[in-house]
Amino acid sequence: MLDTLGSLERSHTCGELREAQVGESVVLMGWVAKKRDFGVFTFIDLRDRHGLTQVVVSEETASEAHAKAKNLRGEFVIAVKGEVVSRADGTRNAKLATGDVEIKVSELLIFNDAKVPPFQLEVAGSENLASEDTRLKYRYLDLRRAALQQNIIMRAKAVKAIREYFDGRGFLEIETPILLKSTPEGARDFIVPSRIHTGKFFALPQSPQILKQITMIAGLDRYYQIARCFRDEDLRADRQPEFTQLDMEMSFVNREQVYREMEGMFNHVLKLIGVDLPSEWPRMTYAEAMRRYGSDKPDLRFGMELQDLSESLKETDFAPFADTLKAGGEIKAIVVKGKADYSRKQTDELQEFVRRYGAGALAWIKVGTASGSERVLNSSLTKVLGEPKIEELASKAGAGEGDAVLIVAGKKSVVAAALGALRNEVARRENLIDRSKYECLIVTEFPMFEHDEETDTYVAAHHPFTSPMDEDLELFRTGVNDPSQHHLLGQVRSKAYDAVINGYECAGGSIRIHQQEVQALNFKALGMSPESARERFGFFLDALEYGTPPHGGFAAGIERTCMILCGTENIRDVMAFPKTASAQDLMMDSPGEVDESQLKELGVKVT
RNA sequence: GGGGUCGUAGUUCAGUUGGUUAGAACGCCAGCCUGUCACGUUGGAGGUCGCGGGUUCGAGCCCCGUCGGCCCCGCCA
Repeated sequence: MLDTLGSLERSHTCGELREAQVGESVVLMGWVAKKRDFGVFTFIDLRDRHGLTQVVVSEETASEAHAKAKNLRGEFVIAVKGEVVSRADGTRNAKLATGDVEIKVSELLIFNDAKVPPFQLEVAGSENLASEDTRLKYRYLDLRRAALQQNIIMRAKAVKAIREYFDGRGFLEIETPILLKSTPEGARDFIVPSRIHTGKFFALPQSPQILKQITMIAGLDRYYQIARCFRDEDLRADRQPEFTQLDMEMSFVNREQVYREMEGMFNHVLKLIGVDLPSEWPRMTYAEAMRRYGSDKPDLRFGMELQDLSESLKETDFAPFADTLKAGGEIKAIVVKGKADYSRKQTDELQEFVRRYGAGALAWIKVGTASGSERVLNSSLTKVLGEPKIEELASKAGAGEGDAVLIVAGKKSVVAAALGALRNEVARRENLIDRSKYECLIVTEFPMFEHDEETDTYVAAHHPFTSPMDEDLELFRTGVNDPSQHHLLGQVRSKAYDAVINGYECAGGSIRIHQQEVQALNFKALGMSPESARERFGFFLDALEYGTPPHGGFAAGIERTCMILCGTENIRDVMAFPKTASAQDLMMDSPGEVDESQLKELGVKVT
């Protein structure tokens, strides 16, 4: 027989009682985390989201409650009335915030029983936690674990801090619709059939990009929103089909003014974990980031910069290198300190790793020491390049005694991707990352276009409303209007930028095009006819013609920011109800089928 | 779309060159226990080895297919 709550009110949470409350009469409510039965008395660890408090039910002083406690099992929901008592010396628990006290129970209420959970919530040695799919199916149980609750709490704090920041800076929180129009461009849309307009569809926002720009045209001046976004693309450890971003836009601003808000917001949010970021973050152009780190989101918590060996190898007749250079590629390397003892197995593994990014091979030089102090060079290239050349390359790369040099040759994009990833991989393997450090960076001047080799076309590197750099405007005009100069588009830089913390792209944005003429040029550059541009973005092009102020903004990933705040590398750890890598919700078993009658009403047929 | 990896009790895992009745820990159930907090202790229950096919006298183990989890490449304006 279960008890009812009635008018009983809890007086404290399970995380707050201390020595100071000894003697007070209290009411706690929560879940049974653990029961330890000693016959004449029983200990219960009572849990809520605030913590754990030990309660004692004694046969001698509360026989009725003690008899009831016999029936308790894990995850039962109970209330205890009793007195806070100080624990005797030697029975205090230093591991518990409430460990100096316990509740001497006078009355026990059982509000609900519970089935035996399909997995253990807390296991000694957290590596024995049940597999993630089991926990996702019973997410409500997994969410009872303190570690996950702390993440959810941190996320709530982060969102609150973001609102605080923008509110304090005169920004208006404005909601934009979830039911939009599909603009087939970029990511795949999630589409929603319209019942009233049979055969027509809404699309869920990939981001509120156009709408926030329209709020600028509308004169709202400073907008922000905690916006849910949807992208029907394959998932990753840091990517989900629906996610949340802080979206902001402001009028009459240059890039530096947007950077200031980006820095200000992140600096405010990272205070939540006691991290002080510099008020002005370092800046680095995209070109420099790619050259030095092989990545547009370099992790600056460690060095190991890319070293260019192309110059030293321009005379080589070793075909793989010579061909690479002839084709406009490059040969670069990273130096791994103290790793001249890499085994063949290890370098093979790393070679396997870089091959994923399109690298043909991974060459290496190991600067070792023979018996005594004689310096010995060992390399996969000794036979083809000769000892003197190896010596030159090692010194060019900056390798000292005991170091390993890892070399990749190929197209610039491949070398950057392979070595950029290898740099992170090696740092992870060799534990080169100081987890207490937080290194931030603003990457600037992203290219306006990316070259698609298959079709020899230029596609927008950012969204198609990103403004080119003023300095590159002529280059842009020529590249668009003179077909023979089309390749110039590859050199046009944009006013797009990213905020990077610890190698995570936390935010990205740009100054937008606010003039119709430049916008039309951009659509042309992207291979869009005026007609198709009008069909897709007509309403927006119209809006641009009614007095658009110069404007720009950024969007920050809430989950990625929370991953940094929580120190996790998995996006599912900072979402209450995440989906699996195959975009399913194992708890509610979505996506699911719908009734034939629903489909009929919508005029939708499943083939 | 491609690659890697994993799938054995409720959970985490072990399981020998293919060989008798598939094990351990935790959890669960029942009893005992006056200070535990990874309680202790005695006893007990619990398995379609993801699923389907094949090879074999014999398959958890080998082969083929398939499903699912995780990670990566492509993709993510």
